[in-house]
This record gives sequence, C-alpha cells and structure tokens, in this order.
Amino acid sequence: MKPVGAGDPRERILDAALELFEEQGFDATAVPEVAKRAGVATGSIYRYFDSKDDLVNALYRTWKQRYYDMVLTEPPTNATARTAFSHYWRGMAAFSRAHPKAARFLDLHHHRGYLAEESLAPERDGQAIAEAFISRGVQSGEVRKIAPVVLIALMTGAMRGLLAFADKGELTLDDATIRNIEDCLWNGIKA
Amino acid sequence: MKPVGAGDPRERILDAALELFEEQGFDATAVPEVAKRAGVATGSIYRYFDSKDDLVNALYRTWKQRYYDMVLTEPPTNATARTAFSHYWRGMAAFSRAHPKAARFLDLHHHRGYLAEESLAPERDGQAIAEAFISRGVQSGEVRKIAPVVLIALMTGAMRGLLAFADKGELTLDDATIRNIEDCLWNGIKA
Amino acid sequence: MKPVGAGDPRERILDAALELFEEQGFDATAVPEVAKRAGVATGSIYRYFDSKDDLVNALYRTWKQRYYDMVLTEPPTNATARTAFSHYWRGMAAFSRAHPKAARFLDLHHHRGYLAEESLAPERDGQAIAEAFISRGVQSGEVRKIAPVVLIALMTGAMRGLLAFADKGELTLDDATIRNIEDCLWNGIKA
Amino acid sequence: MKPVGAGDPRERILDAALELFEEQGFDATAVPEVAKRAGVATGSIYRYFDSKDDLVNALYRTWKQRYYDMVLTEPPTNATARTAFSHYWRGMAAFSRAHPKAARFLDLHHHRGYLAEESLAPERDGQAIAEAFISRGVQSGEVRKIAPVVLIALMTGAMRGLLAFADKGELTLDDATIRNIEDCLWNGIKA
DNA sequence: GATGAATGAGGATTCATTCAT
DNA sequence: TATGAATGAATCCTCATTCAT
Repeated sequence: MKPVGAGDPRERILDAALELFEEQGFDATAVPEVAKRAGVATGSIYRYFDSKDDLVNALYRTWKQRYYDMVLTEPPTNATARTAFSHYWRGMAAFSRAHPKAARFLDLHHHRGYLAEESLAPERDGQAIAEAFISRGVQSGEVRKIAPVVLIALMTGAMRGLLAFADKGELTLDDATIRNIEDCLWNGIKA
Repeated sequence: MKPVGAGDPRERILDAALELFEEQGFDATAVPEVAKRAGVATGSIYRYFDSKDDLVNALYRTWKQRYYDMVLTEPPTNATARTAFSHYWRGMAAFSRAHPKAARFLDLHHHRGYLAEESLAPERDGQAIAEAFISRGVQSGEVRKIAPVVLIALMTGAMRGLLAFADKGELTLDDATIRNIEDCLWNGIKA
Repeated sequence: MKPVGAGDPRERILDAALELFEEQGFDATAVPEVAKRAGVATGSIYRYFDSKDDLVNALYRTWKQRYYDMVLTEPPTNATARTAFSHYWRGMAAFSRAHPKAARFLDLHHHRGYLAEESLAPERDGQAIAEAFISRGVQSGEVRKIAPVVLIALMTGAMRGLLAFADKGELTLDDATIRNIEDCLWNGIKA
Repeated sequence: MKPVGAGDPRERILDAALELFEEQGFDATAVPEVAKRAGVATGSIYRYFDSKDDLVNALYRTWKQRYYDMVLTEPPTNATARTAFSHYWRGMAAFSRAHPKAARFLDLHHHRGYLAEESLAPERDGQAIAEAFISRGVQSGEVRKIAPVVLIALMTGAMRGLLAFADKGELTLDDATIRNIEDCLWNGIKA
C-alpha cells in the first residue's frame, strides 16, 4: 500500500481517506493511518480538516457532488423515455465503473447522521428528475405509473447489488452486463 | 430506551446488540452500552461471548440464518416461475417487514471481514436456488436467460433500496408497494 | 515520590492532584502523572471525574470549602473586635500551616475561569462577615472605617506573602511570626 | 483583539505574550497565537527567542527589571521613615496602576521554576533595601523591629490583594484607596 | 453465575518547533 | 530576513476486557 500519488496534500488526504474508509470503515480507520497513506504527517490532516468527522463529511460531499454531476445530466432533447432511462442508467454505471471505491463509500456511508442539508439538496434534485421522467413517460404512454422513490430504489438498488457482486469477483461490470440489467429494469418500468 | 424485555440473558444481549449496532454502528457502540440495554452487567457479556467481535459474529450468523430460513423455502410443487418468483420475493419482503432492524443490520454489516465460511454456505445455497429457478424458467420459456447473480443483485438491491427509503419515511413497505415492485421485477426478468 | 497513602480512590486522586497541581501547575501536569501518584490506572481518573477540568474544579471546591469551614467560624460571643480579629487571622494561619499545599493551590488557581457560582457563595459569606466585623468595630470605636474588601485584601494578601516566603524557606510560619503580623495588621486597622 | 501596535518586532512579541500569558496563562497560550497577536509569522518568534520558555523568561526578566527600576528608587535624602515608606509604597502602586497586566503577570508567574539567578539578584536588592529601611527606622525609633521579609510580605501581599479585587471590579486602585492602605500599613509597622 | 470497578493500550487531537521558499 | 506549512511527540480521553467480590 504505497502512499497515494503526488499532488495537493488536501487531495492526497481525501484520496487516502476514501481508500481506507471504503476498505475498513470509518471507525476502524485511525487518523495516522490516513496520514501515512497520504504521505503526510498526522498533524497535517488537521491543517486541512477540523476533525476526523469533518474529513468524512468533506469526502462524502465531494463524491456525492461528483456522482450527481455525472448522473444528473440532461438527456438529449426530445429523447424518448427509453433513451432517457438509458441515459441515466448508463451515467450511474459509468460512475460506478470509473470510481468503484467512491461508489461503495457513498453507499456504505449513506446512513450516518451526516450533513442533512448539504447533501440532501442534490438528493432532492434526483427525486425531482425521477418525478419529471415518470410523469412525462406516463403521459406519452411509455412508462408505468410508479412512485419516483420506487424508481430510484430500483435503479440504485440494482446498481448497488451489481457493485457488491463485482466487488466479490462474481460479476464484471462490463457493457454487456450493464445493458442486460438496463433491459431488465426497462422492462420492469415500461408501460 | 428501556432494557430489552426479559428472557434468556444471551437472547437479551443479542437483541440489545442488534438495536444498538443498527442504530449507531458496531464501532460506535460500547460494550457497557449493550450490557445496559440488555439489563445485564458488563462482565456478563463475556460469559456469553468471547469478545465484542464474537458478539457481532454471533448476531450476524443468527440473523443471516433466520433470513435464509425465511426466504429460501421451497415454493409450492409444480409452481410456475411466476409463482416461484412471487414466493421468494414475498419471503424477502416478509423478513424485512418483520425484522426491519435485522434487515438493515445484515445489510450494513455484510461487508465486514467477518466469517467467510460460516455465513457463505447459505449464500451459496441462495445462488444455487437462483440458478435452478432460472434454468427451469428458461427451459419453460417463462424467464429470460440472465446470470443468477444478476437476479440476486436485482432482488436484494431493490429490497435494500426500498428499505432505505422506508427508513427515511419516504415510502411504506405495504402490500401494495411490495406487489408493485414484484411486478416491475417480474416484468424485468420474464422472457 | 511514592503514591499517596491508601484509602478511597477518589480521595487518593484528589490528594495526588493537589500535590502535582501545586508543584507544577495544572497545565503542566499530565493526567497519567496524577494517576501514577494516586496509585490508580489512568482510566480510573475518569471513573471519578468527567475530565481533567472537572478534577481541578472538584479539588478547588473541596479545599475552598474546607478553608471557609476552618476560617469562617464564629468568634466567642461578646468578643472584642481585637479578639474577633485574632480569631479570624489565626484561623487563616491555622489553615495555611495545616494545609500549605492546599493554601498555595487555592491561591494559584484563584484566577481560572472556574465555577463562578459554586465557589463564590462562600466568598460572599466572607465579605458579609468582614462587613459585619467592621461595622460593629466602627460602632464600638475599635476599628477604623475601611472597606471590607480592603480588610480582606490586607489579610489574605499578608498571609499569601508569608506563605510565599515560607515556601522559599526565608520565613517560618511559627506562632511568633503569626502573632507578629497579627499585631501589625491590627495596628493597621484599629481606630 | 488586534495585533499590538507597530514597532520593533521583538517588542511586539513581548507585548503580545504579556497580554496572552496574563489572560490565559502560559501553558494555555499557543505560540502561533502570540505570533498572530504580535502581527508576525510563527517562525519569527524563534528568530528572537530560542523557545517558548525563553520567551516567558525574557518577558519575566524584562518586567521584573522594570518593576524594580520603578520601585527601588532612592527616597529623598534625609527622608523620615514615614516618607520613605510612602515613597516605596507609592512606587509599587504606580507600577500596578501603570502596568496592571505586567503586575498580574509577575505575580502569577513568580512561582515557576524559572530563572533562579537572573531575577533573584534584584530580589535580593529589594531585601537589602527593606533591611536598611527597617534598621534605620528602628534606630530612629520610628519603626517596629520586624523581619525584612515580613515587611515585604505585608506590602506585596497587600498590593496583590488590592490588584486581585481591582481585577474583579470590586475595588478601584485610586489615590484615596492607595493612601488608605498606606496608612493601614504604616500604622502596622510604625513603632 | 453475576457484578461493575479497575485496567491500560490505543485513538483523536494539539502544538512547539523546524525549514524550504 | 520573514514566512507559515509541515512535523510528530505528547496530551486527554475512551473503551474492550479482566477479576475480585
């Protein structure tokens, strides 16, 4: 386990923390461990973050934001519901494949009493988009009338399930698999 | 937060641990806290469990077993794939509704380095059953040819997604919702 | 430096803390040092006190109380102002001689932002007594009309000065010296 | 709390240190805090002082010297003991009023294991002067025969008592009060 | 068997000091 | 010469575990 590559110390600390928190969990990771992996002194962590808690929070916010930036993008104009669905699902998959550790970290830390406001804002964006997607799809007769949270639960749940199996090596998150599940899910929600 | 009800001390300890580990996480829960909630002395924990780790492990095994006992039951003989699917899905739902804390606990802790052997056995049973279900369904033309792990990822992921939203109060795990998702999932996997 | 004698751990901790805080100061004394001198484990300190701060506070309150209990006693009824003055002054001296460390500790920690209420109550008793002493003495023509705080400043200041020199070995707090200063002070305040 | 005014950096550092050490205590004050208040970089402290300890020592010596320079001046030639006493007492009072922070600092820190040699020299001067004052006063029949340290204890103790009450706002160090105590003390030591 | 006070290793955090810029 | 980021030893405090009662 070499120190994470060079660059801004703050960035290195966040990278080291991501790796360790994902591998071992937040509580099981000691601050000096993060420092070591980041290639900085223990005390330096506290130049960039107020506390260990502040560090996870920053990490969580950072990745949550990147996730939403990657996933909640506009589908092509005049896209069919099928195309829009594909757009969102593949965004999710792209993120999970590009940043599997971050994806797992976000998933595992989802529950902590952290940051209600700061990170719920984009969460609400997500629900708004889901709602718009469904109401439009229902109107055009392409999509079943289901609750937005159900759609999200289905999509994130499926992705998380895949990620878990991929992590155990029982599955590869390749294009074929991604499209395969995409079809399953689309069949599940189409009218 | 009163001590959990009377009964076998070992059982009371496991119940207290389930509540606390689920609410606060394993590392954030102190052993004396578990003892207090269980209505026993701190030292008594160690009469029933070798260590705090042994306690989570026992807790995990216990509930994993109950989960499999409840979910991996035989569907009615000569059931169609649709009926069999419904059978398994509702088993999962029944467990999550009957024991939401245990469901969340299993979910949150399934990543820890715990017990490779002891709890993987039933996991393999699960995959065997999924495999059998699919191969039979494919043969009878009812089910799409998908990988067993994909089926499991889809089902457990969806259930977990629901549980998460239910926990946040944005969803109720009632019969209607359960069946709604069941339909979605079935449409997703049917041939 | 042997551990302080046997007895109630809480008492032993307070005794050890008194010695060390007086010798080295509060901030310069590490908690494990107190524990060692008290003959207990570091962690045990925290069974009896919430924090290091709580410990000094308890110590301060304890000794402040003992000080007032020893000093603010009733002089003989119908005592002259001279006798009453002697009574109070000798009470102060007796405390300083019986508990020189405590006397120095109280003196040195006097300024900290500690416990306004808890320890100011007796302080106010002291001022009330000084006030009564002066007003009675003025009425009987025995005492000069001075402000109560001036009387206290004079008495405590003098005692503290003596204590400081006694600590440096340049003075002995024997009866002769005590009476000598008593005469000085009395001459200073008598009408 | 703005940085202390312009001027020689060394001077600014000493001024900042005086304020902070007096307000918060030596151990409770961080070096970067002193630097900030002095308007210099942390590292610059170490260009002027070898260590934090060296800084307090320099500060202590500096003010102790100023104190003695202000207090241990020659009284008018052929002054009576009364006049000489007044001269010294008012010198002490003038210092405390001109530099209350320094006065409190000297008082609070005079116990530390600091500088045996460097600052004891003037202390001895003080005792020599007290001794001379008493022996002369005794000879002329103006002063009671008391030990020099007792005289010093009385005077410094009284001044310190006043300072403490002044700091709490229960007393003002005005001319009237100063003279009032002067009378008390003189009555206490006169033959 | 049950208890809970005592233990002390280990964790988060602070801060005097250094040194590259 | 001045700077202030970086260092890591030292601090306070927690908590899993033991054991005398």
